[in-house]
Amino acid sequence: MAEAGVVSAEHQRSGAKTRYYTITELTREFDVTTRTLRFYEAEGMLSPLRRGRHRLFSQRERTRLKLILRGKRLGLSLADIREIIDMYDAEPGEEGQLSYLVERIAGRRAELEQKRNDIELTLAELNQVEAKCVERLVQLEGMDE
Amino acid sequence: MAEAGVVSAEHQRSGAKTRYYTITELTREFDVTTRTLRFYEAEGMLSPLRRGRHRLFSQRERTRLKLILRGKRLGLSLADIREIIDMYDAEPGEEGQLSYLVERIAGRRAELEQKRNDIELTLAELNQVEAKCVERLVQLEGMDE
DNA sequence: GGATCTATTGACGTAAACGTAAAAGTAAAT
DNA sequence: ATTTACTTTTACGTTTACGTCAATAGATCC
Repeated sequence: MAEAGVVSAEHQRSGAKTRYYTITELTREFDVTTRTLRFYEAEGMLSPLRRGRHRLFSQRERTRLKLILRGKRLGLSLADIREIIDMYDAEPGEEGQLSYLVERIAGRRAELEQKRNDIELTLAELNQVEAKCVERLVQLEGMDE
Repeated sequence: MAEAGVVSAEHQRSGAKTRYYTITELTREFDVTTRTLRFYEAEGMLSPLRRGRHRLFSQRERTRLKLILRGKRLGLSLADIREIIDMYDAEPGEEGQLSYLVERIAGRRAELEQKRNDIELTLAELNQVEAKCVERLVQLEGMDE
């Protein structure tokens, strides 16, 4: 098997070597398929380098992948996720851009807080159901003594 | 327009009238389409009564709809939502059933806690981005004085 | 007693997010 | 130099969760 990619990178600030990941390394680490990673690339959410035809994923790409998967766990669409990630590396533009960004952040925050609230409710309900189950189980246990 | 359905229900414990909802009433209240409600019914997630060919949604169905929509907001699939709702009105069965239910609850709980955690992380990041924006905005404001 | 709502049952269409299979390139190991 | 193990591109297929007609049927209003 191809060794984990460690590539020298003189162009980088520190003399440290930059770690690169092959596609299968990432699929193993994050339990996704190659198809998924290529799909994300086709959608412009990842932009791995190429060594010949092969893909090389940098730390940055790996981080972006993490963010994508976190978004997926939250049930966000790729479009939503893209918007959020884009916020992270938005350049400090002019005033209009900035206040528009602040607005969008407020929207996303509201959305997330709603989700958090929904989660609390559901957790509370599940706790109730479980309490009843345990109660009933204790009851049953008392019976066959 | 047909009036909001209030139907006498002698079979119910109290002498109180049971409120029924038409399909369009629900679509308006919850901002979904009739197609969606019929789809949920076809999937067995809702079971409205019939008056002739028309559907009548009871409080119970309305509550189930609420639960479904809450699940959707959390990004759960209908299959997942069904499982959770089914937990709510699971009958206190035998021991095997009960402990299996407790297990599944634990699983769902873990899932939800993961989501909650993901939300906290994302909120924290958004706050950071916003802070930078505001900082930059204040800076810009100071410039045109 | 038409016209107008409102609702119902098909039935085909669609967008998102990949799955899956085929054919071919490439690199490391024997 | 050939297996062997990966990888790549291409392209059609699939599932979920509805959207979007179209045709029909009661109900209601004038």
